[in-house]
Amino acid sequence: MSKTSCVGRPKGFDVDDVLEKALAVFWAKGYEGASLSDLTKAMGINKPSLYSTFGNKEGLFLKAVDLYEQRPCGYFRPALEEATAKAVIAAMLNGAAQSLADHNNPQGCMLIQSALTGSDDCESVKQALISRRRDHQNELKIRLELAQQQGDLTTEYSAESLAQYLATIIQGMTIQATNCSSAAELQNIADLALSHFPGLE
Amino acid sequence: MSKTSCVGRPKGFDVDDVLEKALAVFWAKGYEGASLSDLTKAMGINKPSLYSTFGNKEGLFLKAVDLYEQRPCGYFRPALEEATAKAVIAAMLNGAAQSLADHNNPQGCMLIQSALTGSDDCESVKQALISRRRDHQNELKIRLELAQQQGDLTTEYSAESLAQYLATIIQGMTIQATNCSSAAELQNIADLALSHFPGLE
DNA sequence: ATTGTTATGTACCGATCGGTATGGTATATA
DNA sequence: TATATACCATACCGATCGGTACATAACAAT
Repeated sequence: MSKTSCVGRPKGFDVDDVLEKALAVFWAKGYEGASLSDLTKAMGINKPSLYSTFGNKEGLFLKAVDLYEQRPCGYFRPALEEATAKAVIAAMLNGAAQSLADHNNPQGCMLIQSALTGSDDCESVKQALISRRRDHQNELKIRLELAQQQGDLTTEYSAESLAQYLATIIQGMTIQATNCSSAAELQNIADLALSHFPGLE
Repeated sequence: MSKTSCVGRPKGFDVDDVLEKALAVFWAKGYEGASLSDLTKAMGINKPSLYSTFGNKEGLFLKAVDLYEQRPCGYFRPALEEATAKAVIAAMLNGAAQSLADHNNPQGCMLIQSALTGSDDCESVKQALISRRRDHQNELKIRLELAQQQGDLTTEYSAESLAQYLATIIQGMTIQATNCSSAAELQNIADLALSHFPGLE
């Protein structure tokens, strides 16, 4: 509810509120699987309100992705702040296990499952999500490079390789989460990955 | 081209041929992303021919999945036949890396990406794919149990855990493949996973 | 109270969705 | 050659897709 608009009829809804509802729909059904009537129903607003506020379906989706990266997927950036490579990797794996097992959320990871494939129309959305995934992997790489400089990660493998390897495991965990894997199973995967992660000590 | 039908006008196309074309479309665009006009155009047949031969879109998709499991994803079952746990796991990881890097095929794994999410209409397809994934993981578990009995895999971890762990890594690799990862990168992930796999020696 | 501005609800747009009815065509049997 | 059978092409079905025109309602400024 931005306070700047002071003329005309005020909005009958809270922008952040309805965006969160939209996020839940996109997360569960994907970009193309979520229809405008799914979205407007969940958001409690009508199409003209949606379009005037968010531009179009793709604009709404991208704003929902922004919100996603702040909220449920929120273990990522704090994990980067951990003191050592091992702590970073542990925080990533445990954070993913816990976040993916949280049944208050839809199953799986929105950045992965909402547009892995689709019609030609959603090519730009697909690419946007690929970019986000690669950006995350790159942030992780930079953190692991720092760890190598600081000496708490061996230089036997490149930071790039290890970042990609960890990203692979976490992405695999998100698929497992869509396969109805239990919280214990996800945590077990995280434990196995951490205890056998290359380059730690 | 079944030889049993001997009366009436013969089909103007080869069933296996057009099924392969349909597979390529579903693989690249997903179940819902592939429209009937995409499919009929690629298959070179018209809708009534498609429906009389395959029932409906879902029937066509499921037959395409059957074909997929025989063809490009074909490293899976041979890998199970390898002599030792290490050889099985190596064949899985290397097979996945090579198969996913093959640019003659669409990117990624059809079993994963063609219906991770979607509208309510595709719930049964989603479940069918989840079942296939879990079946594969279960076959792998059974093979690793055998390896434990034969003594070439430690019993420190359950076969179930290790099967799930390997499945997770391979599934993660399929996501990496959709992120435009190179063949070398995929092979590097496979190498890292194999050299640090739990329970081998 | 009037005016200007913005939001809302409804009804609608062309396009496309998955799926089918129909009529003509090609083949095998008789 | 006559007939039955199955395939093919076209045109169509109702439903839904993403997106919008338009009239009305609710507010701020004057």
